[in-house]
Amino acid sequence: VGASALVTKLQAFVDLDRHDLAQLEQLSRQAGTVKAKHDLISEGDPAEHVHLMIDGWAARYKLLSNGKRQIMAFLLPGDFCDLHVALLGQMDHGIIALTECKVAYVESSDLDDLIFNNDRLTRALWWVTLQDEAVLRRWVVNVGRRDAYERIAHIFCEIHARMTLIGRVDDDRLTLPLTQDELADATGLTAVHTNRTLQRLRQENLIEIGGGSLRILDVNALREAGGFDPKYLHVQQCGR
Amino acid sequence: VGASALVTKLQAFVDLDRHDLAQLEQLSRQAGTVKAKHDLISEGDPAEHVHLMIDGWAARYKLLSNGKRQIMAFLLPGDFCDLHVALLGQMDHGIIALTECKVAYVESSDLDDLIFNNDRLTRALWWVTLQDEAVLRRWVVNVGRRDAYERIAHIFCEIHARMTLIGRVDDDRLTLPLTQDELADATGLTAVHTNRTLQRLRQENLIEIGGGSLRILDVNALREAGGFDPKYLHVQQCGR
DNA sequence: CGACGCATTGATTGGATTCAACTAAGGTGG
DNA sequence: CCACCTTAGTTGAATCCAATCAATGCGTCG
Repeated sequence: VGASALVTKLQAFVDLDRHDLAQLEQLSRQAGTVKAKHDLISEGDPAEHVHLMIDGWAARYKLLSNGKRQIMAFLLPGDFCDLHVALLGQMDHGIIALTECKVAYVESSDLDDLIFNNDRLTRALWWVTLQDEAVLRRWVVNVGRRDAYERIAHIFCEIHARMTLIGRVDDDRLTLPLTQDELADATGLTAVHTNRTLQRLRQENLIEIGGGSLRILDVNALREAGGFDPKYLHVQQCGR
Repeated sequence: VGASALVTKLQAFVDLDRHDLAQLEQLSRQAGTVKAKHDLISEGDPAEHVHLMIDGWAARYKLLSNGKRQIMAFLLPGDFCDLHVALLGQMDHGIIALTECKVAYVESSDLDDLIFNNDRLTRALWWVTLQDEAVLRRWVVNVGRRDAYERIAHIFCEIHARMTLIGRVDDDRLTLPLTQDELADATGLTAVHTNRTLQRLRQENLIEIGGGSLRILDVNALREAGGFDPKYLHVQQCGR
């Protein structure tokens, strides 16, 4: 059950048989826990094994010399933190646990097994990589050309879509363990401005947020507000 | 000679033998030309073959409903436009030729051959993918947490580093066929503000720019100004 | 209880946008 | 060959979105 979020996600793309499932389960043999607000991987860390999120939220971030921080991705259950880092010498950015996280430490050799011997899973992992890249591109658009209101709306839509993909949304309600500070660092805003923008979204009855959870009251309206187009996640059109 | 920029780039990472070179040369068998300001690939285009830049500049971009445009990457000779798009149904963004471009149309089967039969080249292509992703992450940081002055300085450093990698920099001087509009769309600024920022960089004797070329007068000072750290391109530490 | 993290609010400042005009360079056609 | 038009770059002035500075509320945990 360690890799269940990953399995759920992959099944949106391909049908997995018993053997695939067993092989995926193998990956999370070795797992550990990282406390909230602690680095899961730090900048400069050597690439030892690949990290797979089992449970909890983490963030890919970069610290600037002027003290500012930019979050470049939120990592949810089923996400790989550093899928291909095996090729590289060291991390050029850090990953911090936003909540307590359960993480699997995947041996590179296990991944190699999977990539060389299982075409279906290889394709599925490629798809995951593509999706991560597509999300990253959207983030550039988000911080580059959208105002605060659109940015927050868009990021909520993305989280909603991704959480849906791993089966963690119920009635448009989901766990959202982000502080306004963290949300600000992901959207390129200040915490103060993020706060005011959240208030506006609440006021307009688009969302309910607080106490570690988010409820989207009007998905279509929120997507409209954020200029969100779900097709970049490539869920629909990928045949089974 | 079609794939020469790609070859130069890959050789920063691995040593290629005669056979590798021949195989790379194969890729650019079929090539064509795209006029400046024309779409090389449009949003929504089906994935037919993979596009490899041979010569010229292009940009990966996204148009928003409000008419704004965000450029998410500059594509230089040796860059793949859509390396893995074969898996996906259609493009979720467009690619426009900024100058007249020479482009190779690579058959997916040729790529498969290469990936399944040549470990060294496979690793090298992975490395290219990783580098593209690392650049993308820096762009998020750039537009998210840097001011106009830092953004422009940083992007010039990146271009300088990448052009160096394909052997197109001479005495810190390089061809830069970007309009201020395009630069603005890449940095998330307006053309007007980009213009004023360029003037400041000139005034401070960091760069000479104009007439389609850029000269960096003080590389270290420009890197300092942009908070640029070349290590994310993973050139140095990747053993041969 | 006091300290700390997080959310909220007000007042002020400033970086960047917007709108608009104008120059310079290049290409085209009559 | 010059009048015309387009494209790119530059400049000024007014405006605005978001940042900054600052203070307060509020709950939790040691």
